[in-house]
Amino acid sequence: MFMQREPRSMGPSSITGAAGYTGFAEGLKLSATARHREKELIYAQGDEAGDIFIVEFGCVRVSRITLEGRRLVTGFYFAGEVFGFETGSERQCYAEALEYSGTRKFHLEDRDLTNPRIADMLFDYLESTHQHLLILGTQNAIERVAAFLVGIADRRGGDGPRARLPMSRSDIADHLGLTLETVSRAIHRLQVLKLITLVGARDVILLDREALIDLGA
Amino acid sequence: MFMQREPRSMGPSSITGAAGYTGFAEGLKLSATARHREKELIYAQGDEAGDIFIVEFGCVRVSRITLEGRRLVTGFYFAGEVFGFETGSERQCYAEALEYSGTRKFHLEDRDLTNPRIADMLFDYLESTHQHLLILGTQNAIERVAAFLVGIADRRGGDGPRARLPMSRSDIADHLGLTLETVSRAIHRLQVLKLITLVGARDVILLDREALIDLGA
DNA sequence: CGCTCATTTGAATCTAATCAACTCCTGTGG
DNA sequence: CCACAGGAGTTGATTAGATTCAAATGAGCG
Repeated sequence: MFMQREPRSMGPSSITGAAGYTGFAEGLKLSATARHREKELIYAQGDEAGDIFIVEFGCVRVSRITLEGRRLVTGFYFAGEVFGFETGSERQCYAEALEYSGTRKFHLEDRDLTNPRIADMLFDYLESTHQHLLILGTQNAIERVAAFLVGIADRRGGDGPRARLPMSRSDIADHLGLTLETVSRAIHRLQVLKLITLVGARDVILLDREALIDLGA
Repeated sequence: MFMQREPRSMGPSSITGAAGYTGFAEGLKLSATARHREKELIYAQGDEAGDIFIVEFGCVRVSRITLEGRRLVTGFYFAGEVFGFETGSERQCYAEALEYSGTRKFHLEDRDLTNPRIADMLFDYLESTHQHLLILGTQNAIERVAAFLVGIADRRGGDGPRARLPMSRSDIADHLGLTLETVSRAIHRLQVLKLITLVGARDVILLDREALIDLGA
């Protein structure tokens, strides 16, 4: 299995809730790298909140289950990105490794945002949440999927218009407020429109990034 | 960690993006009250960000327009609630008074969150954004409208199960990712279900708050 | 190679959007 | 006081888009 291990992902945060940083570690007491097997739970709903995580390699999915049992995937996080912000003392979300992944964490004491680095991370997270909200509030299926793919590709940095999708169609669907079948059909339509090419089910090549952005922005 | 520093004036923040506070003014250099006529613009898309507003009386609507010209109403803010957080240096959203309203503001210097009161406001705002996201990501029309009405009624505090809606059906629709006709029909269905009563078009009485929460939570 | 699970594809159904007409409310002016 | 105008809201008919249910295909893994 090919494991992507990018040095860093920069770029503005995207719809999947990323906050990319270089040099984020300065001034933060980071834990040693914890390694997680595929599907391993990193934290659970109900856990005590307060730890913030940084992805070293791999990909993490953060989700939340509603009272009716429906799932919202709040974000996917790649190398260099930060996840784990919560507003209460108990976690409402849970996080899992989508593939073999490494994370480091630091403790956020009592909502202490005096460290401007942490404040920036929180603002970036807020921005990605706004972007996600805009997509769920205003876009249709094909627009959502287009925006999602552009967001993923942008964050994977230097490797051009190609991106691997470590998440399933069902994960994408629950992130975009759609069903997995609708996601599959939207991807198919994007191929017919010659805006993307699929290589297998989990690799996409963006053929016309501008058109995708026009659709999804 | 993440403990509340201070009792809130109202329940947990709701889907409309409210952060209600008593005594919020302590330690903040608030401006004098600015008064706004109905429909008056409080700030515009493109304005310099950095000021945070507190509603003294009335109601404020915050919205954002997408490139395609679609509108997302990110929140409605009532007396005691805080709005105006943005992630960049330029505002992406614009704010308008829905009725004769008063606001006071303070300046947030360069994302400075060292004041724990401001950090709390930001966390509350993040929580309301999460709630909004959950609704747009997982709920259908009648559930969205039920959740919206409960949220409004909860925030209007002491005046029992009755709430005035200073916003139009179209505003509600753009907040919930629906059309105004769908909102109107959902309200009608909630009446038929005997969960609410309408008094005119802009006043609702919640008859069965539990059932509404079951629908919308 | 064969199993399992993810994905795709198809058909039917259903929800919400769209387009259109009509009602209601409110404010204005004769 | 009543008539009228204009905007907001409701209601109806139709359409479009996404969901649901079901089956077939494909990919990865032992």
